[in-house]
Amino acid sequence: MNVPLPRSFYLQPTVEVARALLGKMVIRTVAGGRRLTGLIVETEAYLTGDPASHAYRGKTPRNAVMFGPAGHAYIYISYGVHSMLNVVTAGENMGEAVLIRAIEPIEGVETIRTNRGGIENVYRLTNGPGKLGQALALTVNGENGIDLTDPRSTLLVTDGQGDDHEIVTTTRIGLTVGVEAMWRFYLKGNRWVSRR
DNA sequence: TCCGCGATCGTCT
DNA sequence: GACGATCGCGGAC
Repeated sequence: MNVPLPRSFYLQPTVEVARALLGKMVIRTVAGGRRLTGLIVETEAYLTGDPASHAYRGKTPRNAVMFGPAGHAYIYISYGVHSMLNVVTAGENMGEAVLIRAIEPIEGVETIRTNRGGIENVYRLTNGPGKLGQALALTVNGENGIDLTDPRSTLLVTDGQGDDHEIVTTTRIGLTVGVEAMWRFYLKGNRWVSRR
């Protein structure tokens, strides 16, 4: 039930990983052993040579995890407040990753709601990268660099609901620099997608 | 529903 | 010293 996706999954081309992650399951274990889970419904790919990528100007203390082995979580702080969840792809020193932008909450919804400050509208709990980081209680100090393929990790990615869904492909969101490539993917019609 | 703006702080210039 | 891979609020329509 809890078998993580193998490291080979993350060694596919990064754009393929971004597409293939849709419909997969994120499993987060928090205090008291409570499970918070959700389906990945929106992703973005960040590739080598992309000016919008944190890895563009080379390896630094912040982005070091991006240059490590595939299948680990790269978490960073955005705008001084939000913790953003990425999965590292490609070979070591490539500096490629996929940003998880939104999930559909499945298990632990009440804990997720508490983490999000008690927001009532279930569709606004995890429909954005900063929101899902807060919902799953992810922090740079705690979860950056964690191995998503290790069953003992408090953050895992496993198989989800299968591949019987339609995928929409668009340009990425929120960038002020960089090429406008079609590197954003989301599940058509899903209510937790951040923007349509 | 949409648009504009301020919050907030680690990171790199 | 400036800048975000964002969010939530307030006001307009």
